[in-house]
Amino acid sequence: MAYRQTPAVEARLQDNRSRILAAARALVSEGGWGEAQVANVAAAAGMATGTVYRYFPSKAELFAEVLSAVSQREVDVLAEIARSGGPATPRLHTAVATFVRRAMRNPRLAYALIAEPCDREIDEARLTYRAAISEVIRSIIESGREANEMRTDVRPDVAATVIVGGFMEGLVGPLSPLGRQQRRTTEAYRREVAQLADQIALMACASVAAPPSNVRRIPRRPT
Amino acid sequence: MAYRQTPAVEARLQDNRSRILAAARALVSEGGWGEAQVANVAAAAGMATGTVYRYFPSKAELFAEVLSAVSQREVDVLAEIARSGGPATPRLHTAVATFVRRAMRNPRLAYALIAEPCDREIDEARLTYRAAISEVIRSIIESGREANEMRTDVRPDVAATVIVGGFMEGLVGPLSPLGRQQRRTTEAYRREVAQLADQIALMACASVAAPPSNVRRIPRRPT
DNA sequence: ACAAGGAGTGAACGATCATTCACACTGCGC
DNA sequence: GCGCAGTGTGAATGATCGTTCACTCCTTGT
Repeated sequence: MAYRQTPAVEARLQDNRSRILAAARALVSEGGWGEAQVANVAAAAGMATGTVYRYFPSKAELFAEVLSAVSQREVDVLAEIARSGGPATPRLHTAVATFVRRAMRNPRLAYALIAEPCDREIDEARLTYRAAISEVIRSIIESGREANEMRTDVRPDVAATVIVGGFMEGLVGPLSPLGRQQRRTTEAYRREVAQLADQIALMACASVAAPPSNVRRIPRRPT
Repeated sequence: MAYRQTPAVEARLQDNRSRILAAARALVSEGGWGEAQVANVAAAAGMATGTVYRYFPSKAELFAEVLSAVSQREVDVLAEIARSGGPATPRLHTAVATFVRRAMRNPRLAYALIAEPCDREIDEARLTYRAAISEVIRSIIESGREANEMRTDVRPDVAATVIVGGFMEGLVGPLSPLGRQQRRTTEAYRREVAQLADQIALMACASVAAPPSNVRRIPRRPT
């Protein structure tokens, strides 16, 4: 054999792979799924179209990995919040508000990953992560129930799904600051986002809060 | 002039147009947007592809009209509920639960019209009707505020958007009965749907209910 | 140097569909 | 019956993109 995978080569391969992913992500982040074409990715990564296919078997798998990387990070952040101590209600509030705030840091990307029409295959990866987020929310609700903070007359999985749908829509819906792409860095924009995040989080908490009668009946101490 | 639009001809034209719309709707209702191809529509309506273009300028306009017809009906139903008398909270509950129950009568169609990935142009018509639904919900919230039934610390339009997102997701989300297409007519299925609708509606109401403290603290009269 | 074989290339291919258009057909008034 | 003009036709067109592959270019061990 006159050829072997030396570290140098392997490093280059890794680098190419990363460049492809980075280029793909950048394209989605700027132009949404419309720009997300293999030829564009190759051009942005400074290589030929065919080369992309040395690293990814198909467009769908490439972009699924992009989506996966971004989404997993968000799931991790939420899971961390869910795991932190204290009563469930503030944890839920923080989780929702944090998600909204983080998403608003890159609205175009968030829109593409959450709501923009796209290929069925990419869409499926999307569902996976939406389910993962829903699962984290469910776990918070579950713990809130155990502590008697939260209502028991709705199934936790249903409640989680509804909450996730609610904040996703609040995030990308027509009245969200998403439309006004301009002054994304101004103080006014930041305040607006913070306020929106807080309101959405408030509603999420209220939608699963135990009715007062419940709370009164069982006075308890935090764990 | 050796030709004029006789009533007989006009009737046939109208009929063709209706047949196209019906065929298009049926296709979406069975196979979603994947089946929604102009050639398929023509075949289902028993005519040639080109004929469809005598009645609709483009695929997008054709399907936008399909979506419009179905959605407008739902908006009307919700508006009727919103307009009915009584306190706002039960009206909100009824509106949400009714929407969910009605959508469940044709889950495949509902999924396509609400959530399935589709062309940008069709998607825009979708947004219009989602906004219309949101508007109806907002009006209920608004009246609930005036009657001091509902919280005043979230913007009504934000609240409406979040609620709409919540029930849409609850409707088409992974845990909805949408997946199990089978026994759509059994009693068990019907009960399941009714229960889901009720739970989603309960959450919607809770998310905008006035906290007890508010009601006590700020007894104010409507403007 | 050199051969072996992996990596890079990008023009060409092919699949999918919306859309068109030259032509045939049909109902109409004369 | 005759010819006009609206209507129906469906094969052909064209545009878009994902994917391929015959070829060249490198890297590496001898």
